[in-house]
Amino acid sequence: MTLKHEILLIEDEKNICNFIATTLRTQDYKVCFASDAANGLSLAASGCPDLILLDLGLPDMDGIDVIRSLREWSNIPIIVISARTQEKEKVEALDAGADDYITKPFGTSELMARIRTALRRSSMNNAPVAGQNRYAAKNLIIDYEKHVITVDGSIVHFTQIEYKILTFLARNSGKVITYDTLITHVWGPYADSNNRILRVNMANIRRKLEHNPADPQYIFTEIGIGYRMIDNENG
Amino acid sequence: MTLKHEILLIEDEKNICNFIATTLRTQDYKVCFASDAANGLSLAASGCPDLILLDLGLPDMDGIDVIRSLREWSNIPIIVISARTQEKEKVEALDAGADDYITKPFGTSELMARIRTALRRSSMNNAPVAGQNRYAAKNLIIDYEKHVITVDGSIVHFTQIEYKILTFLARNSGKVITYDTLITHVWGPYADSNNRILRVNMANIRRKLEHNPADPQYIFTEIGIGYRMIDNENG
DNA sequence: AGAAAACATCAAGAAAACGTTAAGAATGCG
DNA sequence: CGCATTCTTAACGTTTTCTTGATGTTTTCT
Repeated sequence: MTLKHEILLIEDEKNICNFIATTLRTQDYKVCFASDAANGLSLAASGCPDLILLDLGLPDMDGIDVIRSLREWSNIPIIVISARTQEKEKVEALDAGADDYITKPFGTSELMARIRTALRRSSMNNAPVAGQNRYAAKNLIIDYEKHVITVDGSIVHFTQIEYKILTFLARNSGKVITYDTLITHVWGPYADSNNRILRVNMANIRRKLEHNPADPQYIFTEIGIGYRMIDNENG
Repeated sequence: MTLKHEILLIEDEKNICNFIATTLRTQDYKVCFASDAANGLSLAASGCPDLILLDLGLPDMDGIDVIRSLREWSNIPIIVISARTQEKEKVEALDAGADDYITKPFGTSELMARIRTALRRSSMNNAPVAGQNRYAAKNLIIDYEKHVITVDGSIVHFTQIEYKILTFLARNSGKVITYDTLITHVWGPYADSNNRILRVNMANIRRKLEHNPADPQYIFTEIGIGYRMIDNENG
């Protein structure tokens, strides 16, 4: 199915926690936990989940403040789960930045549907959150969001492996990337560390990219070490 | 002091309609009405509201179909208001593309908070996608509102599934859309992620669309990733 | 300069991904 | 119920991509 979304569950009641986690896992989500606000906040920051399920009744901190705290730096969708049915609570949570509010007891399938809805919406944003979503240098443009590469004004097609190599170098432009690092990134940790496969791919990449592959303008070879791509001009 | 948001209310019961409209106006929203689905859909297209409040129990059309119909060409936030409390209804509406679901009777302040939440989220999108209701490139024209596709000057018929695939690609023209994304959009979140069904449909689409399907001019295959449609010429 | 190491390029077979056709199943309609 | 359209599945041929081996070129080192 679609690539696994990671969901952070902040909830102190063990039973509910286990129940929700199990349900989520059967739906092919990756789940991580926190049983109090402090851990929740730090996990949200370090783990970069795709969605947060937040119980308002945490022991160490007011739920509304948890939301505010998250919203100071992040747009990750937050769905509040709460036993409090009072309207005032809902309004406060939503205005603090929550995306949805479900009251216990709730149906599993409704929760799942609301999670899908929140994820769908957030994926539409394709928000330029952390990383740069565009690389440009000389006559080369890489649009990570569109997944399209332009050379001298026209779209050029790269195979999957070529695309991975190129974008990895572009994301780390200016730095020398070792053969091992590149191979591990593209073929995984168990791949043959011999770099001949990289050389073939690099030749193909350069044929599409460079006017004269023997005198490259975009990707340079650092003999014995790896490859280095010229700096991004997009700050 | 924010600029007035326009809200389209599609609801057949006069009392509720008046009540909500009055409440919205006191909160400084601009409100427009429709008492059935047909009027609602055409007002949504012509008026370009910022948010839609939709009652599922309309006389002339199934509510879920109204959502689907809207989602064919628009990302305007939709909040469903319904008397039906059954979970199945909620899941269907949310999976069809609704952004939220409130059951009657509901508190006014909760409704207002959910509206604020939906508007806040949609404004984050910088909304480049929402407006356009027409796609044109080379000799292809897609009129989302009329639901009509023209190739080389004559109207060509596409089946429902073909239409969905085509319009989704068109609305995201220029981007590579992954097989998974397309499948989820057309067949829902539970569909088989194998792309063979997409391949068959794409062959059929291309037969109707391209002069030479083996050398496509409108929809390009990005092997291993997905499909990409040529940019919209309508800005 | 000469040898060795490292890299670039070319070509060919194997594997994977895609396009296309056709047939049965499901759906909708008179 | 029977017909027509649409949807899905299976099968097969074609194209593209991936990997490996062979060969040529550049760089490095002695």
